Amino acid sequence: MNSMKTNCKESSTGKQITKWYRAKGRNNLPWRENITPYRVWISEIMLQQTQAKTVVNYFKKFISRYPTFEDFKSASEENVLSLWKGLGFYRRARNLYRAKEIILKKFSGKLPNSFENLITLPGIGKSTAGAILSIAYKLPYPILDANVKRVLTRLFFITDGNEKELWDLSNQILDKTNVDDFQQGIMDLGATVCTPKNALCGECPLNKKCISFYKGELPTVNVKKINKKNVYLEFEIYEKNQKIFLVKNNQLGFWDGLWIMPIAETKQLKTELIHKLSHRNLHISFANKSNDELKSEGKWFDISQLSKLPTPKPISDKLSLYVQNFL
DNA sequence: AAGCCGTGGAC
DNA sequence: TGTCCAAGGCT
Repeated sequence: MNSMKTNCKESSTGKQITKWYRAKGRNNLPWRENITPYRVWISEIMLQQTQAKTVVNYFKKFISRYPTFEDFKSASEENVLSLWKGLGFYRRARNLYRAKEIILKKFSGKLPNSFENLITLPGIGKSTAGAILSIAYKLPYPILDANVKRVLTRLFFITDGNEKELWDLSNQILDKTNVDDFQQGIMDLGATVCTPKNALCGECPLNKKCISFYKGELPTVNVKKINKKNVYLEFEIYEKNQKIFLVKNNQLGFWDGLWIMPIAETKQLKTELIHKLSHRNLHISFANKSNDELKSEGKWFDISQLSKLPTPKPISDKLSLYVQNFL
């Protein structure tokens, strides 16, 4: 067993992954064309905790609006949030805007190519910095995303979820001469072969080295149990002359910066629909109000503006119903 | 340092 | 149907 563990740390493992990637990796992902630091940055932020398939259309839309960093320079936070609409984890969008401003002020308008500078930017942590350095600048820095974590956990049969050990291993097996393809390869391996359920070990290029495959036992990767709280929200609908009144949210602790309808202070527990967030179940209801009751600070939006306005999913759904009724 | 942040794919 | 969980970072 020890010889096996030593065996898979050899640099040949990294090269096997690179080779596999070039033959069988996902070759239809838009951020893998015309690779530039800017495009890698945008895609890596979008891909945080978000499946590649979900990101594809958002990335295309973003890039078609802002093809290069030069085009992105003048974007407002509201512009970025609009392009993020429906993608979730909206702090990423606001951090992207903040990071852009810092790049303009402190880094001469160029995305840094050093680890130390990259991780000073909001939204870029150790793993995202590693991805940018590896894929955009071809510098050998480790990544530890969910895919890499799962592959390494199984390859080396790490049962205690030791993060430092996983980072060390990620660093050790790097194919330094082909870091860009290697990193995309190990992530593809985790996403398409070494999957959470029904792993395709028979197709894995590393199965002869994999301790878990040898043992016939795949260790489970950190399953966090979350206690979801129920939150009751009643949204007030104010409408006049084909306009809807909305407020910019900063009171909920989630959906920060998105436009929502004013929230009623009622304590009645009504549930028209349940919208599930990662940590809460929202019980949502709506109430039609008369405009003389309006006290919130906000803005009237014409129905023609609503589809592009950054609003959270359940609000977007409700608003689109309203727009349909006017047509 | 554990809890928080959104939405949807996959099964 | 419900459940798991995703190219994580921030506080």
